[in-house]
Amino acid sequence: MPATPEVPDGKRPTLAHVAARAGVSVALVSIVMRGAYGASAASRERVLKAAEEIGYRPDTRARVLRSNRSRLLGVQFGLRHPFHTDLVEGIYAAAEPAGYQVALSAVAPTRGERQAVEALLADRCEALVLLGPEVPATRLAHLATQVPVVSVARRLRPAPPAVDVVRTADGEGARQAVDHLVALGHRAVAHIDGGRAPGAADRRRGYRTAMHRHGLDEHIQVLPGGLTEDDGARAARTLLAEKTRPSAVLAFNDRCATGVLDTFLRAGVAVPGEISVVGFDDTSLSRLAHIDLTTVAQDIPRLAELAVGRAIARLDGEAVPDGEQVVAPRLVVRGTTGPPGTD
Amino acid sequence: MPATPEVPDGKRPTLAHVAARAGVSVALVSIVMRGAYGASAASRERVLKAAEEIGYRPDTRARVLRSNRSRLLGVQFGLRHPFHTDLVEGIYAAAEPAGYQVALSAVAPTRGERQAVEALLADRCEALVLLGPEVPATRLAHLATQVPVVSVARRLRPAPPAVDVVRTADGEGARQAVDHLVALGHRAVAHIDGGRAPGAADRRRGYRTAMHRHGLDEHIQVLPGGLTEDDGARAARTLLAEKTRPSAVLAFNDRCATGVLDTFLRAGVAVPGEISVVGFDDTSLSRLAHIDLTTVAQDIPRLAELAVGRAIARLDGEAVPDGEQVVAPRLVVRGTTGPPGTD
DNA sequence: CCGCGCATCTAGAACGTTCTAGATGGCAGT
DNA sequence: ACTGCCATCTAGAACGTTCTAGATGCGCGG
Repeated sequence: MPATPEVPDGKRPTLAHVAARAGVSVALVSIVMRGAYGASAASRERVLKAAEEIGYRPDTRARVLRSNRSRLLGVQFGLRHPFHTDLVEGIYAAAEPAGYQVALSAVAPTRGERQAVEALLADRCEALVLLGPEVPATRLAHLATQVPVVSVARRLRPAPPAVDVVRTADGEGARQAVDHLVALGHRAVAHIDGGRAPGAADRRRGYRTAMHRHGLDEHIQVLPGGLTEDDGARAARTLLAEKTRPSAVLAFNDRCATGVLDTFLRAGVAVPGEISVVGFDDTSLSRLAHIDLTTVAQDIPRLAELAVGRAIARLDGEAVPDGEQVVAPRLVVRGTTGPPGTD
Repeated sequence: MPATPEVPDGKRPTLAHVAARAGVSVALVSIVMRGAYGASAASRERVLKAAEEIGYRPDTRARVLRSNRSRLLGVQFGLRHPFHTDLVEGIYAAAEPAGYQVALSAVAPTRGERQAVEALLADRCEALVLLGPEVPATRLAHLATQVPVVSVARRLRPAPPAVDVVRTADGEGARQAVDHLVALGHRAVAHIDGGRAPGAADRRRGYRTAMHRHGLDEHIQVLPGGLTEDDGARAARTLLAEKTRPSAVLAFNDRCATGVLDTFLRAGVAVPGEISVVGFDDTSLSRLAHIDLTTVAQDIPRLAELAVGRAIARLDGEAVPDGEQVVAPRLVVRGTTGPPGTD
């Protein structure tokens, strides 16, 4: 209380203001604010009180500038993809307890991946977590020379040396879906694929080999799809126009499956009575009661955790083995699959 | 070329490295990097070349620290709300041409609004744009004493003096929807509301007064809903269980309407043959071909533009009038509404 | 030949924090 | 009383930028 109030006029309060008010040095305030060792209980309390009174808030930018660690994880994601936004939630949940902040940078119509990544780097992120990146692998490799890079859900072949990959075993997921449908008695199982989207090639391949192993080569049918509802709807209309229709469909992802589902319902085709539908991802979409979609679950919290963990391990200089981290998928049976109808 | 290569060992290159390599002062490099006046064409070129060669990237955090302007707009949004993510796209589109960066801070299960806002302030955002904030109005008023605050889609009554509000004329939107349905010949129009969600009260009131003006008081029916698909599905099941069913439904938003739609389709109730459905927001969801939802469009790009514009105006010290900025809604007629069936 | 203005460039101090190295003071052991 | 140690505190230099104020050099009118 010896110092006068020292209200900072219109500016944001700084350590110096707090120090003046508490009658101690700036360094001591810094210690208290960081919760570091080296301050007595008495002064700790006095400093905190002063800070509270003038509404002090630490300035992360200055903090980062000084300590060469920023403890900032840059995340690039697509605003329109539920799979991405669900992952972001998992990333927050994994990063913050580990003492890392998350900087988000969205890909939007007016804002490409390049721009999104530039913004993260300019912000001094220590590592990049890219959700389903679509830039060329060489670009990723180049980025990885500057900062640890984790690609989530996008497989890279051949794997650039320094880029970590965290993904679901997409092929295995497709296999589980096919096995489930075949066990129900289906034989004509079609696949609506994801084209060149991350993961699509593996799912397509998994579908094909699973069908083959069941001796169903003649029923293999891959329809061009995509990752949006419209893509699924379009493929479903193609199926409706055919004379002999498959009794089950494995869609590239949940959004695509939702489009399929809706088109069938509109056309009066009962699901799962006349045709079964399986999605992929297990985003919040599929869990909604009125969609109730059987789907191949990606373990989103686990993917997020691995991605964050790997990024942090690299930052801590741990010698992490090269190579992908692959998470097992798990089929979640809900209401859109059942035995084939009389046919 | 007089200076030696000067490669920065393992660190990130700085202005000083570029300066050394180009054989000029740090200040001059700064000038060139900012594109400011005061450098000759020759040295400009030389500096840019040097920067390019060593892969220099400006450090926004240091930049911000020095110049007291951060030109950073903080945006709080909900990852799960398409309305929010669509708005974020609009905010990027409006802010970046105006020379402002956007810092995103998501609200997630592990991360409340308080935490989201704290992170933005610690990052030195100059203004806050909050999408559908649900914290108490007093908290917003308190924040506004520190930094300009714009509340998007959340009306505040009584309006705290310094908080700007940008919103759609929700009541008017509900009126348009009712007018449209009545013009088609509907009389029994029900409303599935949004409870305490931002905007819900206005929409409810707009629905009521519109019904009244058409002399349809006896058909006023408000069902408890919410903002998710599940909420809509639940309300739809309630309707299905009733003996006399309304011939049209106005849902709180598109997600809610989607749930309604889906439940009706599953129950074999034809839309719009037996019942018409209207949504609200015109998010990308409703525009999808297979949903094709008649909905009250919020002019999302315009809302984003106004919110950004208002924040910037405050920062530029313009004397902006207090009071809300209200954007007109516009009914978009698609495939889920039609004349009532024979009944 | 002087002085002036202009264009170009630079030194050095900020910005708000953290970190290093050391100062201070109290207390126990000799 | 001296020494040494510990706990507590502080001065001052970083960090990478921008900004202010001035230095430098050059052309040109008088």
